[in-house]
Amino acid sequence: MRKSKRERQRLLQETIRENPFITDEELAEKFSVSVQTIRLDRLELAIPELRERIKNVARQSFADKVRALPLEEVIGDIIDIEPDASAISIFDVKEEHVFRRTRIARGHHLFAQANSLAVAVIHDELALTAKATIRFVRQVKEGERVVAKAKVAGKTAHGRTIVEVNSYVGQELVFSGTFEMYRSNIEKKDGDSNEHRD
Amino acid sequence: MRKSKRERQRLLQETIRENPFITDEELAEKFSVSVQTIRLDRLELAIPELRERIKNVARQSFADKVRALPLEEVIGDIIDIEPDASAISIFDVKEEHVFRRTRIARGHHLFAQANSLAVAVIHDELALTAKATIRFVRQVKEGERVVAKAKVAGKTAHGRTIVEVNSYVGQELVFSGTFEMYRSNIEKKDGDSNEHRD
DNA sequence: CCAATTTTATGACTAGGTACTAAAGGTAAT
DNA sequence: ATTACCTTTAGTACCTAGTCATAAAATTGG
Repeated sequence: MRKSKRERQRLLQETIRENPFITDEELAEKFSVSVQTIRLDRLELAIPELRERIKNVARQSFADKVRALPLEEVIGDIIDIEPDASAISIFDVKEEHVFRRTRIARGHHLFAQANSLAVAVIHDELALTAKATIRFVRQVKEGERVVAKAKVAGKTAHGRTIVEVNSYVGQELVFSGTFEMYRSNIEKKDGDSNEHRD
Repeated sequence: MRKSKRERQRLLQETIRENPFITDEELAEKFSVSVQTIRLDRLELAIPELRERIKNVARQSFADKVRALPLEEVIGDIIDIEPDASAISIFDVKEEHVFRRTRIARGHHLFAQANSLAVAVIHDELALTAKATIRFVRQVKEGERVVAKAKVAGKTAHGRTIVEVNSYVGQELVFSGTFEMYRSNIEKKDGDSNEHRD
């Protein structure tokens, strides 16, 4: 038995949502109606034609791609930097950064922001984190804006650079970390190679 | 001056690669040749027509979407777990995890794997990282497989759980960390709330 | 200058539509 | 039963962004 118009349109929407690559002809066959009926349905439901649908999917992924990988390169937007001295970045906590249930930001995103900033503040071709001690002072929730402030605090005996990073939401400290950074161009002292990372 | 055929075709490939949404007509105008010439070029270079190109972009993003967000929830595949005792996960270092220039994995991905595992091994509704001390022992390169092993090592006076995580590439230790985890259901002792995170 | 290459033009055809008009089919109320 | 209305189907003209094939024109190298 052929479904009612209402039911058919409901299923039509669902079908197209989960497979935007389906043509009107295929839909007509699926619902045992004419192609014209499908077109009337799409018109009423304001569902664009196949080609437009595909273009939309493509456009979205293209836009995503632009901010997908580059965004990985540095976590958070660096808004101020004084090489080998200090730097500031901001990071907006969005849906994809939190635990679904609690809406609390996953720690590694805060770590990533701080770590990225520690790498960036080092004025060197190759800066890698060798060690880090970090402290998550309070939870950060979805929608909050985290401001990370990095300060170069000195050097170790091995020629590593110590970077202190404190992250705030408003006036509140939410994260603090001490990063021991390996660098390739060491002005004074020497430093062996092993033990390092980004 | 109009470019030579070779040069035009080189630019054509580049143009289409960075903007697959361009039509033959627009290309013809851009290179000051006829539409037919563009079509001959595409034929020679085996570049599909606009609609096919768009469809390809859309198809790819459709496939990507399936593994995009779920992958964020836990970094690395957990292959073994004994709640409140130990756990093992593997993580394959791909292009998107490394510095472009050096092909060395960015530290926060190794941290994320270890941190995810530390959260997972805690048999609790709400487990958050409060503190961590980590050490990047050697660089990890693109293509390497990192095996992280977490072991619950004890408790602090505040009722926090200590988790030791060591990550290996083959037999080599590449990362090691000590995580102090906050948990909501504390069997014995009490623990205040602040200072925590995933 | 001539031959070969390259470019342009033209016509016929395609998929997957839009937009519009017109005709049926079914149902419900009068 | 007839009218009225909604729904469905059919058909036509037109659109975009192409394909394929053929032929003529323009350009270039030797």
